Amino acid sequence: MHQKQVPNRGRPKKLDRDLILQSAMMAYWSKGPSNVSINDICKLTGASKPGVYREFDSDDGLKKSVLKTYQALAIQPLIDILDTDQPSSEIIDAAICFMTQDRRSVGIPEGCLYVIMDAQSDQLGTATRGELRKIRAELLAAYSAWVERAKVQGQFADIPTDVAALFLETQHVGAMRLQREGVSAETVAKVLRVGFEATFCQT
Amino acid sequence: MHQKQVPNRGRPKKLDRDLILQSAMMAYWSKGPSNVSINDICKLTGASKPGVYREFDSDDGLKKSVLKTYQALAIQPLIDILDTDQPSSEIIDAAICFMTQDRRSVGIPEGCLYVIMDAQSDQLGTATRGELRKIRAELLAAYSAWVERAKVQGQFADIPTDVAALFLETQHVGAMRLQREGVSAETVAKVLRVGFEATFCQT
DNA sequence: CTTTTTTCGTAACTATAGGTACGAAAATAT
DNA sequence: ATATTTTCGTACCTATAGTTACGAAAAAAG
Repeated sequence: MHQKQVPNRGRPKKLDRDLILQSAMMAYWSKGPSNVSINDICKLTGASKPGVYREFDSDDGLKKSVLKTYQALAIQPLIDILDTDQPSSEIIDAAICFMTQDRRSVGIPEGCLYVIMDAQSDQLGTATRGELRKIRAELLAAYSAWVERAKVQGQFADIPTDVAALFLETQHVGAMRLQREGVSAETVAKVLRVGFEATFCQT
Repeated sequence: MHQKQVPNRGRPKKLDRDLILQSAMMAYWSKGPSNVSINDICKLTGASKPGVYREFDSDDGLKKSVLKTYQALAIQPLIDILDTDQPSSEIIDAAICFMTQDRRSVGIPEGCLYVIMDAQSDQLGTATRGELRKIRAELLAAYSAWVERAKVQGQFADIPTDVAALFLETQHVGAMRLQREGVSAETVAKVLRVGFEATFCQT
């Protein structure tokens, strides 16, 4: 990544990029992206509107950057769990635990910003939609790799890998949706377990 | 329902309620509800804006009425399939067939307007959200009833009924999402089959 | 000090959304 | 004809969205 290079001249920068990204992420996540305007973010962070546009170019650019931030925070950890070289049963446990962890104690909203944005992608710009596609590809790749590994070890049902990956992603997305609608963590965990254990043979 | 009663006086009504409901439904369904304004619907149907407000009170009222229309068209038939007193395997086949039927040949858009609206309910009014809750309750009731029937006949895995109903609804919602994102009908059908057959014991 | 460079933020602009005031129009009833 | 009732639609209103023009401010370089 490119850092700020030779910025020794000129008026010092006041705008706090990370503050904006964090604030916008939390606001999008809890209220939904289209219920949070650039104006809201300005009020929330004390930034000026032209400042935000200077930094992110457009609404689309901001949302794309926020989504990238979110991916590093909440998607990559899940991918890392799936990539682990553990028995499937332990990956299932870890994934369910991660998805259904108590949000309030960690101070993050219910649901998943990626899932929310994906469901509302008809209202997003091209840059954000591109980022969504990228994240989806990464997730499907992670699920596929897991399935392939399990197949080699004879731990997986006789299902085409691409179908299995879509099925597992569906469970993930569905769980985030249920969580957001107020279904209890235990219930969400039970629903997830039904889906995940349906495809993996018992060890 | 209340029909138009004793309207023998006054200027004859020109506004075509059904045309508006049909046009709005198709527009919401294909473009997403928040990409279709009242103005769009007026242009689409030739109705005047005050006419639309006279008939439906508000944007929220129109969306609620459209959702009711959609439920009669595309949700109730599914509920009827689930309510059928058939072996589970046949219900599964019929449900998958219904969900993955070729949309273009019937002239309807991909995906499910109920699922779309539910995913974007943070942008909808109270009336429409109420209708969404109602439909969801009906769907969950239908899934629950099916599960209970299958359990009596020993055709169902050992899963709490409420969890199973949420799981099955998740499969349904997920399939509509995949379909909307362009996944082929065959693949969607395969994913659905994995989910549905996971919970029902083979007959 | 003056110039150059960079960032600052007030105050606008444009487009479109949902929503309505109000007088005209079209029918029946008297 | 006149009065009554009902619906019509042009033209407007308000709010807010995303976006930007532009001159001031703050630093280093000459």
